[in-house]
Amino acid sequence: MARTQGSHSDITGPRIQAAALELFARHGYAAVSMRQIAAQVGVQAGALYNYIPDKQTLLFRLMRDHMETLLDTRRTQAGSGDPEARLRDFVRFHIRFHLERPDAVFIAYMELRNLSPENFARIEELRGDYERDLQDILRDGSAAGVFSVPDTKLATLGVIAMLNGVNTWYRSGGRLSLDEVEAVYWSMVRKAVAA
Amino acid sequence: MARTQGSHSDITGPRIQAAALELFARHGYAAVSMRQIAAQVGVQAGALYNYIPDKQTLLFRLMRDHMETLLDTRRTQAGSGDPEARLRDFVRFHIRFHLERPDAVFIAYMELRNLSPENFARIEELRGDYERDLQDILRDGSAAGVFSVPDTKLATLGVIAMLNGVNTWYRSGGRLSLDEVEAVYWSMVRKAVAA
DNA sequence: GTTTTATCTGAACATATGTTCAGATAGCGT
DNA sequence: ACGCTATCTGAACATATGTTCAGATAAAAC
Repeated sequence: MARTQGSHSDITGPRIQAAALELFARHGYAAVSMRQIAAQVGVQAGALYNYIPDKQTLLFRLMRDHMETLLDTRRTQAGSGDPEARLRDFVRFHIRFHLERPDAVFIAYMELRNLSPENFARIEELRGDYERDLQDILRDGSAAGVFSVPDTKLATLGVIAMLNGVNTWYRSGGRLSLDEVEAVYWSMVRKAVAA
Repeated sequence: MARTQGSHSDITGPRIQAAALELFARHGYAAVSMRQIAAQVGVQAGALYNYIPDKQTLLFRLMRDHMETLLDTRRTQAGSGDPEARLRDFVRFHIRFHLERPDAVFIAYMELRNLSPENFARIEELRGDYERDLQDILRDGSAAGVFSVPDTKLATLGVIAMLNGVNTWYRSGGRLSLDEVEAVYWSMVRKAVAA
């Protein structure tokens, strides 16, 4: 038997990525076997290798796609205006974007050590692009005198770390709505960098 | 052959924990085999089972010991005074304590998903104790009017997330000294919760 | 000096791993 | 109607996994 009914590359490819995303996020890259991924897709393990060269590349593509989606989406939404408005937009964008895809976010910063050195470097480069975006805002705001941060780089990392924390506890339908969460964090960030 | 020279329970026990700590932090719990741990200790894999019932318990003990050390150390250093002084002490304590043991910190929040449900619940309880410490400070400060946070619980999580970020980039001998890092983060935290 | 005991080895167990590949088949183009 | 090719199966490969345990030996107890 082979090529069961309804098998199509266009369908199986994305389903493999989706299954891997969910399983890697839940159990971790090293703890998930190719057979588990295949089972979730409804296929034998060997079939996966029509779509990916190996497990490592599967992980890398998930992370790369996530980072590129992050950068692309940000680019289309990045507004202009004074530094404070830009910072507020960044905070709101970051929270919303990350809460919409918790699995990809989780993987993108939990599985870095499972990347090969070359793949790690490529992901870190994309991450640097994103951080630079925020750092520019803080730099411009500091230059204009509306922000006062002791160290632009550390403030960047501090703000992002704080915002990333949302993903660890937020559950939709919980005590706070998404708008409220955004407001709370924006309040803290605004004050933290205020002049 | 068996019981090679100098073998002692008092020595091997801690060495197993130390080896597991380093290897789990570097490669992840699931990616590290018992044979790798044994090799780092200089012993055969079977010998590990004189000290631990299984791999899962080894992970749990590392995390439990870390959390208990955290709570115990904090208790001996927790000062009194006005809320702002207590918050400053907390920030300084948190940064210093966590930077001193990056491996244990890394494991304690990266390997939660590899704990059995019962073990997970026990670690989360200890984590809750620690967070409550900070939350009490913020609550007292808010009540006294020296702090103004939109939500005490979220501020707690936000501050801790921000502080935890230090471990991802700080390297001793880097651009900033430990004292400088503490000052920078204290500045941001102080302003973020200021009235 | 002899017995006891704590500690470790080395081999074994059953099962799981990532990956490959010859062969099978369903749907496409003709 | 028919061949072609993309897609999948099922079995196999070599190796790795956590854990157990009988037996060996060094140190401790007497």
